[in-house]
Amino acid sequence: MTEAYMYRPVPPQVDLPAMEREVLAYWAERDVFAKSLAQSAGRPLWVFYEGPPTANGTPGTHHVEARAFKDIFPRYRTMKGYYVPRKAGWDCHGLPVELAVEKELGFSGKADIETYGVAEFNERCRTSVLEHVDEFAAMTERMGYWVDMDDAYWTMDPAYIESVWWSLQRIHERGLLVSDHRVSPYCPRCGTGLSDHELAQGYETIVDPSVFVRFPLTNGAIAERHPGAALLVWTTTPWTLVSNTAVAAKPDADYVVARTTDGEILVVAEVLAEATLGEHEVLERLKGRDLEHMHYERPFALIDIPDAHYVILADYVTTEDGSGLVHQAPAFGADDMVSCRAYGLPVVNPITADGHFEADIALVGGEFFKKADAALVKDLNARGLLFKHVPYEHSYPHCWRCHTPLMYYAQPSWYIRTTSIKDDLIRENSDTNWQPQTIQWGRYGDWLRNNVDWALSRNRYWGTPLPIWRCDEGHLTVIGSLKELGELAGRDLADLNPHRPYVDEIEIPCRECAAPALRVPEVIDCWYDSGAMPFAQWGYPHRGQEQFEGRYPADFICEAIDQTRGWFYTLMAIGTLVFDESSYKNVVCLGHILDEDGRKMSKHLGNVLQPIPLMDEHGADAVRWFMLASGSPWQGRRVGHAAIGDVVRKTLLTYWNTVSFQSLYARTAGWQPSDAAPVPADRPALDRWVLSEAHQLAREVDVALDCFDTQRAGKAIAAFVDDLSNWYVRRSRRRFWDGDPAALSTLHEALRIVTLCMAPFTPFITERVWQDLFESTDSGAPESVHLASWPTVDDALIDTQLSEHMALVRRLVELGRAARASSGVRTRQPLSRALVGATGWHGLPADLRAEISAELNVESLEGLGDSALVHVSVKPNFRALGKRFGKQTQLVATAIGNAEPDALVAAMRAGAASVDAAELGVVLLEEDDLIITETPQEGWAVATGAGETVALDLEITPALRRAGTAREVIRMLQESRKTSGLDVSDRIRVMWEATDDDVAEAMADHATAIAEEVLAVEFVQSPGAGEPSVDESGLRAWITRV
RNA sequence: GGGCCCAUAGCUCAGCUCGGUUAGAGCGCUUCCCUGAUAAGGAAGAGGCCGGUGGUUCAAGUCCACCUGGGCCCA
Repeated sequence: MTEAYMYRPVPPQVDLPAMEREVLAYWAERDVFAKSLAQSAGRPLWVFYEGPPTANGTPGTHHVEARAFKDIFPRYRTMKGYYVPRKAGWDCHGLPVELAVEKELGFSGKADIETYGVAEFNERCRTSVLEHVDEFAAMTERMGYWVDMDDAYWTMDPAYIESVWWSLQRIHERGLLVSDHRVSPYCPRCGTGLSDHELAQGYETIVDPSVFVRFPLTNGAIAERHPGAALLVWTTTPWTLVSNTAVAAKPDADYVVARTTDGEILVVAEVLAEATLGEHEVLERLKGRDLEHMHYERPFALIDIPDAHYVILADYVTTEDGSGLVHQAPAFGADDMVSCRAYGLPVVNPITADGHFEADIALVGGEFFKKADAALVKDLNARGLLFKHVPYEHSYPHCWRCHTPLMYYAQPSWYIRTTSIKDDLIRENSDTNWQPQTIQWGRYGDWLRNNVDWALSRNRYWGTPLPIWRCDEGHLTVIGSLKELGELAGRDLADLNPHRPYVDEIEIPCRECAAPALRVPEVIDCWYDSGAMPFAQWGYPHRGQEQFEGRYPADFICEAIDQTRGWFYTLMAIGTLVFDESSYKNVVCLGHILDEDGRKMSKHLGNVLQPIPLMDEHGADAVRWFMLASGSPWQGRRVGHAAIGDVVRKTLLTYWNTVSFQSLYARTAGWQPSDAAPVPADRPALDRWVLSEAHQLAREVDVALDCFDTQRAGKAIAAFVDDLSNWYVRRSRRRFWDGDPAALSTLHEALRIVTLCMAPFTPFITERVWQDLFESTDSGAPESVHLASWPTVDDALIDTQLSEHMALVRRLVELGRAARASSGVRTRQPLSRALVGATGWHGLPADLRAEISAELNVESLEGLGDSALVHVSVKPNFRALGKRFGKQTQLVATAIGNAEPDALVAAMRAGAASVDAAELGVVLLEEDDLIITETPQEGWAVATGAGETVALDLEITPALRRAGTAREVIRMLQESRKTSGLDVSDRIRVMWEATDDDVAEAMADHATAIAEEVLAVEFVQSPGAGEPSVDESGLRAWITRV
């Protein structure tokens, strides 16, 4: 026996977080991740793209969620024989970074930045990005996420920016990069427009003043017929009334001229008259188109808006809300802009870029746009124009970072015409595999179908500068690299920092007219940066061509559901724009993490779970397992200590203790995995069963992970771990005490398979087990479980009939335990026999029947049908009957219910059962049509379920009683052994004395068996020295190690 | 207003794809049992008009429609 091929000792108690730190040290020391990559290099590629986190935020538990998924599939694929490079990335640009720096410097807007200096400001942004990288790295390492952070891509790197430039140049060449004036959501605080996917992040429910305002008519048929009549106009943005240019009506909707109970005459949509006016008299009905060109008196005459203020027609007007007459301010609404332009109306904008009314306007001059509402409403009221004023709760877009209410605002902007590739996007989406599937044509598909052009530019500082140079003539030159820029500028710019302000200083001659051209001032939406990562991470095409080719598109990406309009979209859009092919094939879309009460985690509520303390408390494996396999990862889930602690107790520790058990008894027996053992076919049924289950597990987990279904895989693993510990080991303990090679060998193999299946889920504990049980006992085993291959499934070892038999055995044992409990006779008291009634009983092999009798502690089992004492009841099996009889099912069921059960069952056993089912006549029944329940008639403890019965014979003979007493004594002595800290193989001397004659008799009767069971070399009826163990019968026993 | 998701035990959730007559698990509670690996395991009990209404069907937690409440996303 060589110590080298023995298991290492595995203590039954384990401090999981401490164990994990040891494993981390082991991986670092042996450089296991690098080895895993090196070992698999050259195999078929399986391409993973890392979505870059914004590095200037702190890592949260939701990052652990996404990263658990980003880790498991690459690990699994690596085990399956693929090469899975994992390049980390950092999202560096964007408003959040600028805001953090502004806050740090105490700035309140763009003017402060200009004064401070863009170069210094951007330098601070660069530093700020790096601030939390260490925290991310620590969390990433702690959770066991293997990703190459040493070779990460940074979206602020010049090479990355050049790559982005190149792609924009391509898009421009396709004619899809355009400048346009458009009304778009605009953050007055940040001084920039927001893209639609940014807009998506910032809706907040707020209460706005909603006002119904009288616009008195000044000409037209209605004014003539009803002097003093006014249009009733509804708006939730009183501040835009200053810019009122027109009123829109729906051409084919019905409107009424109505007199209210107060006698005033108002025009509203007919269906809204009741709601807005209350009781009223209809004076006239007309169509919306009849209102066209009627002039009215505008609510405020504060600014000059020439040739305006009449009713126009627009189809988008609805009669579902308000009054059916919509106030128009073309500078502040996309729809307004379109409809007013059709009438040649002017676009007048009295609001400056910082969101304030121009200073020289009466009443509201210098006021922040939204704050002007109150004064304006007050003024309307004073002038008798306000008809109604009700608070209106609705969701209104806010800036996703600074929470300032946005305004819709006409401004020049750069767009990518994604609407012109909409069909291509839909085509690419149809070839994409979504997990869960509902996203594909649900949330994401809808987004594509309603695609709008991508508002790309931002009037900011810290971002990828838009590579467009423009001369005074307005000619555009789009640049694809620093080299190209240098050639045009006539000097070497290879080392130019491509950020603002340096790049702004480069002047080139216009390609068209040779006049001096300067860069346009905008930077781009940072979502474009991250969406460009498939090629920009390599600096393609200027560098990294080899890496890029063959790694496009990705086989797998994963983020949470908020990215449907974020990264999932920008990746697909840019891929389709630049390569006419989406950049990913499979995408896993996770639900959000919620707190224990189901609320979103936020700093406001103080319910944020910090990831590292969480992992230090429960262990990273437990947190990972929770994320991967607990509940439905694609739905919102509640995370809390209780749920994670559950994972530890139920799954991880059960697994660990099985390992510890195996190590303990194998070492005690001096057994080594290389020792000879019978071939599986020659091993006991329990062994064959657990091996069959293990191989089925490996297949099931493989299939589930192949479909990206970690929940299904996790359930299968957890069920197997439970079976292994609480059935296989429980039933086989005696064989382990004896060092049976078949049992040890079986458990070794079962643990090997489940360890490999679990390795991608819980990389720490499986690594430790690999070291202790496998690496230490097999010179051919890889030095890490993460360098091992996926287990090979041996179909020859899968025995589904055995699985069914064992399931029956376990159901019968369950019934037997219930019968025991109801009888009040404890399990340690042997009983002479049990009767079993079950359909599969006769097909159950003797060795499996023996498992039942041993587990229930009964000496013999008999089939119930063989006994004369049986009472039979019969129920219809609707599942079978329904298939055959359809509408007549009830007739047959009733007939079965009315039949005499004994006769029916006897006939069935004889092979020809039938019932008289009323108008159906006599119907022949098949075995499957009946659920037969047999119960003994009297004097038995019975338990029944699903047509199966176990009945215990409760007669206890004196011999049985003595055997029971002996079991009690054994139990007591074992307990003493345990409490006195003896090793499982220590031999002992037992001295005992009994005050009860029955006990003494039982002791004498079973002395040899008891002594053998408790490893006593001496078993003497005589008082010993010291403190004895005492049981309830008054038996005193002294044990000492020999 | 639209789209998607959700609603089952005190709490957290399975089950619904493919309908079958006693609806499960875990946590918590009560009472037992088992235990020479276990921080485990097992049995019993209390706790459910499976959100509501209607429909399809011999049969609905499961399929369909509508409604109510909640979440997310968008107008």
